[in-house]
Amino acid sequence: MRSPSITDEAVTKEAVKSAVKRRQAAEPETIDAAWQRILSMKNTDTDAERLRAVRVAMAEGLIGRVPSLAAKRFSKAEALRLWAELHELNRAETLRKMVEEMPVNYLLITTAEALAWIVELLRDETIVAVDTETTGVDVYTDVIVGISLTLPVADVHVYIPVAHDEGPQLDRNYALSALRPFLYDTSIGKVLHNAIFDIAMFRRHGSDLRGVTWDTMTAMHALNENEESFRLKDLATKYLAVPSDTFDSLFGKAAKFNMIPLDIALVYAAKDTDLTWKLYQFQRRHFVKLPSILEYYQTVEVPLLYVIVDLESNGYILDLDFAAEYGRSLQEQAKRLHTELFAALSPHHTGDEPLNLNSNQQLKPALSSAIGEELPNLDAKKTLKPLAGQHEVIAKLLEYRKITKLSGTYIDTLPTKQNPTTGRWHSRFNPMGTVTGRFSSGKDEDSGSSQQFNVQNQPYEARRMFVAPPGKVIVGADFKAQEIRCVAYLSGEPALVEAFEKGLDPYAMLAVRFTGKPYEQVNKNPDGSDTKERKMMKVAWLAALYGTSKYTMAEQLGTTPDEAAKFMTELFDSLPVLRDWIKSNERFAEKHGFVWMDREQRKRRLPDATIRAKWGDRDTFRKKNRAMRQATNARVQGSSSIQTKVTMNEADDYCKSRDGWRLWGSVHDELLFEIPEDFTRNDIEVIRKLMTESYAWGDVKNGTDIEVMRRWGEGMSVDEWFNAKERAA
DNA sequence: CATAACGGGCGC
DNA sequence: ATAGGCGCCCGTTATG
Repeated sequence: MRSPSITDEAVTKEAVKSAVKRRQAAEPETIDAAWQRILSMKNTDTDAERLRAVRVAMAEGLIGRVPSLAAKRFSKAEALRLWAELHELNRAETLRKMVEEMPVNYLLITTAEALAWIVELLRDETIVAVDTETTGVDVYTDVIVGISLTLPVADVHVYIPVAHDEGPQLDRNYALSALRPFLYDTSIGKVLHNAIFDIAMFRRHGSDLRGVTWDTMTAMHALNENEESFRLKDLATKYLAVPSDTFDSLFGKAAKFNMIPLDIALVYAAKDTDLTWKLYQFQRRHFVKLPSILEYYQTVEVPLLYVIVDLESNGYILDLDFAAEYGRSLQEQAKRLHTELFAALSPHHTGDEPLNLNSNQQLKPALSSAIGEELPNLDAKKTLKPLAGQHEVIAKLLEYRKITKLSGTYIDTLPTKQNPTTGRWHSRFNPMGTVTGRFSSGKDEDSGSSQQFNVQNQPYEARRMFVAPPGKVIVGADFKAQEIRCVAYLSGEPALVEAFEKGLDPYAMLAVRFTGKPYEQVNKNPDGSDTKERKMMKVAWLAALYGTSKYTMAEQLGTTPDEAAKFMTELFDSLPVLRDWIKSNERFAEKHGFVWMDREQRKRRLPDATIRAKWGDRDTFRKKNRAMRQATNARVQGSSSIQTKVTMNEADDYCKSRDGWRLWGSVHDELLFEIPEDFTRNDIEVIRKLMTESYAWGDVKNGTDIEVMRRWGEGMSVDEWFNAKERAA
């Protein structure tokens, strides 16, 4: 029944609707026209791909429209429903074909005799591909349900189910102990795709996987950091011409491997190691031309895999009481600020819904109106901070944002990520997570609701939740001025080299070069703060390293772009060696399309560097300029990451020789150790040596600052620690 | 009700 | 010729 309050607008809408319907009835859209319309919509890549597949399948008569809908206009929604139908059809067909066409040397191992035979065959192998199938991706909670092996000499690919729901199979513990001579034999190499996961899974069941000599996933990063996808199936499809489907696309997201019938499990799992092995051979062929990268990969990146497993499995302890109390106080502050901001800004808000302070779309016009000035954006640093002194509402907004970010991303969220099995918090460290070779940290792809988190971007306030285990302390050691030392070494710039030779401040030394003033005058003010010269050099340093534009620099220095450009020109005139080095990095990238990290151990491929940009072509200019900036930055960042990784390997090795010593974390230019609280000054000296002597920048000395902590971020110097200890005694 | 893009913000 | 290099994650918004 119609409400009497119905508006004219609604009536008009109805009229338009029926008019459209009449027109459609008069001239039904052809299916080709419908496709034209749907494909020209703004579709996501996934949708576009699916739509094209549906169109082909319909043309081939594989699928068709539901008769009851045939009268209606063919919509994108209907097309995508057809895709689901097509996908199901393909899935069943793919599985049937996979089983039917399975190679004869794919073998299912379900008896003790068969396994004994495999163990016997393994003794003749020098390198074997290994993979585990599991119930999920939590390496501390999920379990192994099967093991696949590819034995290249014997030329067999086997799957050993150990915990599938159905079918005859061996017990997991029995299988693991039968395989133990192989798993523990370091003279038999193991090749895996994403070895960190499998090593951790074996450890989950009290077994090691020793002798891992290759990881096709991390090796692929070394071969091409720009690769679109590093998933085994994608790499096999692309480089081995073996079309491969992911588990999810074959079995659906909800399926677990233990639910898969053994005949299908065999063909899927054995194919995994088959592909891993083939990919390994493919990669070895390509590495022949890259001996320096190969050497680095095998001596640094491969041993590092075990270090990461140690690091991740050790995990963290969080002070939950502290987190709860802190979180409460943050929420109170947020609530108070929200009330005040809402009251101040609501009068300037137009719209039916109440103002949402988290919506910049709503906030920008409201805030602009409130301060009587049109804001270009709501960027805290660039736009809001400079106005905070004049407008209290902006100061409050900045505080509100800081607090909600802190509680939303860190203080309230982290406590929920405790692992149910270990009771600790486990981060993920991805050793090849960046294009330059640095670690990334955070959630794995394909592991939706896991407890993984990014440990590398924890702000000071959140770090305080992390506490040392009982009886231990956290010792943090950084590489002092790591990237500047790296540049001093790579460029040979005398001002920098001299600074580190004499143990002087590098920024002050740059300022001496530039201003001609004495060192003392440009280093620190009597109160310990930076002089304006030193501050300027810090900005200029980042500008040189990152290739900051004169516009951004002008903002940072509070000058005009012209003045900023002039400053940089004059600065570089006073540092000709550094200037020429940066130029040479750019010319090298332009010529070769890549740059080298230290000692040619890694490449950063920059294909855009070879673009010859035409005047007026904004897009190519942007790309070219970006590549020029990356050329120098990648060399510095990448070489520094090599130093960090080499040092991590050394540090982990050393920790194994000491009771209670463990690597606790790493944040780019910093290593953190967990050691017993009764450590000595000599122990600190050992850490200092690990940091400064594991990887040298030629003649440029390394430095380190060391801190002792009970709570992450709340550190004291080594002297303070021992002084306090002596006072207490 | 999913997915992806975006603005913004934390670390180095 | 305006976006400083490398990341990950949050809440909102667009989209069907």
